[in-house]
Amino acid sequence: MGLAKTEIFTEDQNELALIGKVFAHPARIAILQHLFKVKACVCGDLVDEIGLAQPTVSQHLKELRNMGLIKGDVEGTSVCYCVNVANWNEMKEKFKAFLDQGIELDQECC
Amino acid sequence: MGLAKTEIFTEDQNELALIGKVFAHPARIAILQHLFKVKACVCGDLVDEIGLAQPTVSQHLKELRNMGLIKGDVEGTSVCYCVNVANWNEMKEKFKAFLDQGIELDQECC
DNA sequence: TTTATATATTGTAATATTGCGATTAAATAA
DNA sequence: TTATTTAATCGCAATATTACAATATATAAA
Repeated sequence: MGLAKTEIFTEDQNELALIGKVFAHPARIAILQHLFKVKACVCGDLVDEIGLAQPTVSQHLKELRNMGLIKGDVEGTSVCYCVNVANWNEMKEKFKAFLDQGIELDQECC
Repeated sequence: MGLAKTEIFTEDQNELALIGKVFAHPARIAILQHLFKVKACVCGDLVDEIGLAQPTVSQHLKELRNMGLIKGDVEGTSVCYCVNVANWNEMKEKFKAFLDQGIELDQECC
Protein backbone atom coordinates (compact mmCIF):
# COMPACT_ATOMS: atom_id res chain seq x y z
CA MET A 1 0.00 0.00 0.00
CA GLY A 2 2.65 2.56 0.89
CA LEU A 3 0.67 4.09 3.72
CA ALA A 4 1.01 3.12 7.37
CA LYS A 5 -2.06 1.88 9.30
CA THR A 6 -1.71 4.64 11.88
CA GLU A 7 -5.14 3.90 13.37
CA ILE A 8 -3.95 0.70 15.02
CA PHE A 9 -1.07 2.41 16.87
CA THR A 10 -0.99 4.73 19.86
CA GLU A 11 -0.63 8.47 19.48
CA ASP A 12 2.79 8.19 21.07
CA GLN A 13 3.92 5.56 18.58
CA ASN A 14 2.68 7.57 15.61
CA GLU A 15 4.37 10.71 16.89
CA LEU A 16 7.69 8.95 17.43
CA ALA A 17 7.44 7.57 13.89
CA LEU A 18 6.85 11.08 12.50
CA ILE A 19 9.96 12.27 14.32
CA GLY A 20 11.88 9.34 12.84
CA LYS A 21 10.57 10.20 9.40
CA VAL A 22 11.76 13.77 9.45
CA PHE A 23 15.27 12.51 10.24
CA ALA A 24 15.10 9.74 7.62
CA HIS A 25 16.92 11.70 4.91
CA PRO A 26 20.57 12.83 4.94
CA ALA A 27 19.66 16.19 3.40
CA ARG A 28 17.45 17.04 6.38
CA ILE A 29 20.15 15.87 8.77
CA ALA A 30 22.65 18.07 6.93
CA ILE A 31 20.33 21.08 6.97
CA LEU A 32 19.83 20.77 10.73
CA GLN A 33 23.54 20.29 11.39
CA HIS A 34 24.36 23.37 9.34
CA LEU A 35 21.70 25.47 11.07
CA PHE A 36 23.06 24.43 14.45
CA LYS A 37 26.57 25.37 13.33
CA VAL A 38 25.84 28.77 11.81
CA LYS A 39 22.82 29.58 14.02
CA ALA A 40 20.84 31.08 11.14
CA CYS A 41 21.20 31.29 7.39
CA VAL A 42 19.47 32.09 4.20
CA CYS A 43 17.92 29.43 1.95
CA GLY A 44 20.44 30.04 -0.82
CA ASP A 45 23.33 29.29 1.51
CA LEU A 46 21.70 25.99 2.38
CA VAL A 47 21.33 25.15 -1.31
CA ASP A 48 25.10 25.75 -1.74
CA GLU A 49 25.92 23.86 1.43
CA ILE A 50 23.73 20.81 0.73
CA GLY A 51 24.42 20.34 -2.99
CA LEU A 52 20.91 19.50 -4.15
CA ALA A 53 18.81 21.59 -6.52
CA GLN A 54 16.99 24.58 -5.06
CA PRO A 55 13.48 23.07 -5.35
CA THR A 56 14.68 19.91 -3.63
CA VAL A 57 16.20 21.81 -0.72
CA SER A 58 13.06 23.93 -0.51
CA GLN A 59 11.00 20.75 -0.27
CA HIS A 60 13.14 19.38 2.58
CA LEU A 61 12.94 22.75 4.37
CA LYS A 62 9.17 22.56 4.09
CA GLU A 63 9.07 19.17 5.80
CA LEU A 64 11.28 20.43 8.61
CA ARG A 65 9.03 23.47 8.93
CA ASN A 66 5.86 21.35 8.94
CA MET A 67 7.31 19.33 11.82
CA GLY A 68 8.04 22.61 13.59
CA LEU A 69 11.76 21.98 13.89
CA ILE A 70 12.80 25.10 11.96
CA LYS A 71 11.42 28.55 11.29
CA GLY A 72 11.83 30.81 8.26
CA ASP A 73 11.84 34.60 8.41
CA VAL A 74 11.32 36.52 5.18
CA GLU A 75 14.01 39.20 4.75
CA GLY A 76 13.55 41.00 1.46
CA THR A 77 13.82 38.42 -1.31
CA SER A 78 15.56 35.97 1.00
CA VAL A 79 14.27 33.71 3.73
CA CYS A 80 16.37 33.31 6.86
CA TYR A 81 16.08 29.87 8.44
CA CYS A 82 16.90 28.75 11.96
CA VAL A 83 16.12 25.98 14.39
CA ASN A 84 12.94 26.43 16.42
CA VAL A 85 14.67 25.81 19.71
CA ALA A 86 11.58 25.37 21.88
CA ASN A 87 10.07 22.78 19.55
CA TRP A 88 13.43 21.11 19.01
CA ASN A 89 13.89 20.62 22.74
CA GLU A 90 10.40 19.28 23.17
CA MET A 91 10.88 16.80 20.34
CA LYS A 92 14.32 15.91 21.69
CA GLU A 93 13.04 14.98 25.15
CA LYS A 94 10.27 12.88 23.67
CA PHE A 95 12.65 10.97 21.46
CA LYS A 96 15.32 10.56 24.12
CA ALA A 97 12.72 9.08 26.47
CA PHE A 98 12.05 6.48 23.79
CA LEU A 99 15.75 5.80 23.24
CA ASP A 100 16.39 5.48 26.98
CA GLN A 101 13.51 3.12 27.74
CA GLY A 102 15.77 0.07 27.83
CA ILE A 103 18.27 1.53 30.23
CA GLU A 104 17.77 -1.33 32.73
CA LEU A 105 18.59 -4.05 30.23
CA ASP A 106 22.25 -4.90 30.63
CA GLN A 107 22.62 -8.20 28.88
CA GLU A 108 21.48 -10.32 25.98
CA CYS A 109 18.21 -12.20 26.27
CA CYS A 110 17.51 -14.97 23.70
CA MET B 1 13.44 9.46 -8.17
CA GLY B 2 12.61 8.12 -4.75
CA LEU B 3 16.22 7.42 -3.87
CA ALA B 4 18.45 9.70 -1.82
CA LYS B 5 21.72 11.03 -3.27
CA THR B 6 23.75 9.52 -0.46
CA GLU B 7 27.04 10.16 -2.25
CA ILE B 8 26.88 13.90 -1.59
CA PHE B 9 26.52 13.50 2.18
CA THR B 10 28.94 12.49 4.89
CA GLU B 11 29.03 8.98 6.31
CA ASP B 12 27.74 10.40 9.58
CA GLN B 13 24.79 12.09 7.89
CA ASN B 14 23.86 8.95 5.98
CA GLU B 15 24.09 6.82 9.10
CA LEU B 16 21.91 9.19 11.12
CA ALA B 17 19.36 9.11 8.29
CA LEU B 18 19.35 5.30 8.34
CA ILE B 19 18.69 5.38 12.06
CA GLY B 20 15.85 7.82 11.45
CA LYS B 21 14.45 5.57 8.74
CA VAL B 22 14.26 2.49 10.94
CA PHE B 23 12.21 4.51 13.44
CA ALA B 24 10.02 6.05 10.73
CA HIS B 25 7.16 3.55 11.09
CA PRO B 26 4.85 3.12 14.10
CA ALA B 27 4.95 -0.68 13.76
CA ARG B 28 8.71 -0.71 14.30
CA ILE B 29 8.35 1.68 17.23
CA ALA B 30 5.68 -0.64 18.69
CA ILE B 31 7.82 -3.74 18.18
CA LEU B 32 10.76 -2.15 19.97
CA GLN B 33 8.60 -0.87 22.83
CA HIS B 34 7.10 -4.34 23.29
CA LEU B 35 10.48 -6.03 23.22
CA PHE B 36 11.77 -3.61 25.85
CA LYS B 37 8.73 -4.34 28.00
CA VAL B 38 8.70 -8.14 27.82
CA LYS B 39 12.48 -8.55 27.31
CA ALA B 40 12.08 -11.31 24.70
CA CYS B 41 9.22 -12.82 22.78
CA VAL B 42 8.29 -15.03 19.90
CA CYS B 43 7.35 -13.65 16.48
CA GLY B 44 3.74 -14.85 16.79
CA ASP B 45 3.25 -12.86 19.98
CA LEU B 46 4.47 -9.76 18.16
CA VAL B 47 1.97 -10.41 15.36
CA ASP B 48 -0.83 -10.52 17.98
CA GLU B 49 0.52 -7.48 19.79
CA ILE B 50 1.03 -5.30 16.71
CA GLY B 51 -2.13 -6.15 14.79
CA LEU B 52 -0.69 -6.35 11.30
CA ALA B 53 -0.54 -9.48 9.15
CA GLN B 54 2.26 -11.94 9.82
CA PRO B 55 4.18 -11.22 6.59
CA THR B 56 4.04 -7.50 7.34
CA VAL B 57 5.37 -7.92 10.87
CA SER B 58 8.04 -10.27 9.56
CA GLN B 59 9.11 -7.58 7.11
CA HIS B 60 9.41 -4.94 9.83
CA LEU B 61 11.36 -7.41 12.00
CA LYS B 62 13.74 -7.92 9.10
CA GLU B 63 14.43 -4.20 8.81
CA LEU B 64 15.10 -3.96 12.54
CA ARG B 65 17.38 -7.00 12.25
CA ASN B 66 19.21 -5.54 9.24
CA MET B 67 19.92 -2.41 11.27
CA GLY B 68 21.23 -4.65 14.05
CA LEU B 69 18.75 -3.37 16.64
CA ILE B 70 17.19 -6.78 17.35
CA LYS B 71 18.26 -10.41 17.22
CA GLY B 72 16.20 -13.53 16.50
CA ASP B 73 16.95 -16.94 17.98
CA VAL B 74 15.37 -19.96 16.33
CA GLU B 75 13.67 -22.16 18.91
CA GLY B 76 12.01 -25.10 17.24
CA THR B 77 9.45 -23.74 14.81
CA SER B 78 9.41 -20.37 16.59
CA VAL B 79 11.82 -17.46 16.53
CA CYS B 80 12.50 -15.62 19.75
CA TYR B 81 13.25 -11.92 19.26
CA CYS B 82 14.97 -9.48 21.58
CA VAL B 83 16.76 -6.15 21.48
CA ASN B 84 20.47 -6.32 20.63
CA VAL B 85 21.47 -4.25 23.61
CA ALA B 86 25.08 -3.54 22.59
CA ASN B 87 24.04 -2.28 19.16
CA TRP B 88 21.07 -0.41 20.58
CA ASN B 89 23.29 1.49 23.00
CA GLU B 90 25.80 2.31 20.30
CA MET B 91 23.05 3.63 18.02
CA LYS B 92 21.49 5.50 20.92
CA GLU B 93 24.65 7.40 21.78
CA LYS B 94 25.18 8.33 18.14
CA PHE B 95 21.67 9.66 17.79
CA LYS B 96 21.64 11.44 21.13
CA ALA B 97 24.84 13.23 20.19
CA PHE B 98 23.01 14.52 17.13
CA LEU B 99 19.96 15.54 19.14
CA ASP B 100 22.12 17.30 21.74
CA GLN B 101 24.27 19.26 19.29
CA GLY B 102 22.31 22.48 19.80
CA ILE B 103 22.55 22.45 23.56
CA GLU B 104 24.20 25.87 23.64
CA LEU B 105 21.41 27.61 21.71
CA ASP B 106 19.05 29.15 24.25
CA GLN B 107 17.01 31.60 22.26
CA GLU B 108 15.40 32.30 18.94
CA CYS B 109 17.53 33.53 16.08
CA CYS B 110 15.79 34.99 13.02
C1' DT C 1 7.84 50.15 -15.09
C1' DT C 2 11.13 46.86 -16.15
C1' DT C 3 14.56 43.80 -14.66
C1' DA C 4 16.94 41.02 -11.50
C1' DT C 5 17.09 38.05 -7.45
C1' DA C 6 15.52 34.62 -4.18
C1' DT C 7 12.39 31.26 -2.90
C1' DA C 8 8.14 28.49 -3.29
C1' DT C 9 5.13 25.68 -6.00
C1' DT C 10 3.73 22.58 -9.68
C1' DG C 11 4.16 18.64 -12.37
C1' DT C 12 6.43 14.53 -13.39
C1' DA C 13 9.58 10.46 -13.66
C1' DA C 14 12.03 7.08 -11.05
C1' DT C 15 12.28 4.57 -7.07
C1' DA C 16 10.92 3.11 -2.26
C1' DT C 17 7.65 1.68 1.20
C1' DT C 18 3.70 -0.60 3.05
C1' DG C 19 0.54 -4.33 3.46
C1' DC C 20 -1.02 -8.74 2.52
C1' DG C 21 -2.40 -13.19 0.04
C1' DA C 22 -0.12 -17.10 -1.52
C1' DT C 23 3.59 -19.88 -1.07
C1' DT C 24 7.75 -21.88 0.74
C1' DA C 25 10.90 -23.66 4.24
C1' DA C 26 11.97 -25.84 8.38
C1' DA C 27 11.10 -28.03 12.53
C1' DT C 28 8.06 -30.87 15.31
C1' DA C 29 4.15 -34.09 16.16
C1' DA C 30 1.27 -37.79 15.01
C1' DT D 1 5.88 -40.59 6.24
C1' DT D 2 2.39 -37.27 6.69
C1' DA D 3 0.35 -33.66 8.98
C1' DT D 4 0.86 -29.44 11.67
C1' DT D 5 2.90 -25.29 13.22
C1' DT D 6 5.65 -21.18 12.74
C1' DA D 7 7.96 -17.84 10.33
C1' DA D 8 10.23 -16.20 6.03
C1' DT D 9 9.88 -15.06 1.22
C1' DC D 10 7.58 -13.84 -3.17
C1' DG D 11 4.73 -11.13 -5.93
C1' DC D 12 1.76 -7.56 -6.42
C1' DA D 13 -1.18 -3.29 -5.85
C1' DA D 14 -1.53 1.13 -3.70
C1' DT D 15 0.72 4.91 -2.06
C1' DA D 16 4.83 7.78 -0.63
C1' DT D 17 9.33 9.81 -1.36
C1' DT D 18 12.98 11.95 -3.87
C1' DA D 19 14.81 14.92 -7.30
C1' DC D 20 14.46 18.41 -10.55
C1' DA D 21 12.91 21.34 -14.69
C1' DA D 22 9.67 24.70 -15.44
C1' DT D 23 7.03 28.09 -13.58
C1' DA D 24 5.02 31.25 -10.26
C1' DT D 25 5.50 34.66 -6.64
C1' DA D 26 7.34 38.35 -4.23
C1' DT D 27 10.64 41.76 -3.14
C1' DA D 28 14.20 44.91 -4.46
C1' DA D 29 16.97 47.47 -7.83
C1' DA D 30 17.51 50.14 -12.02
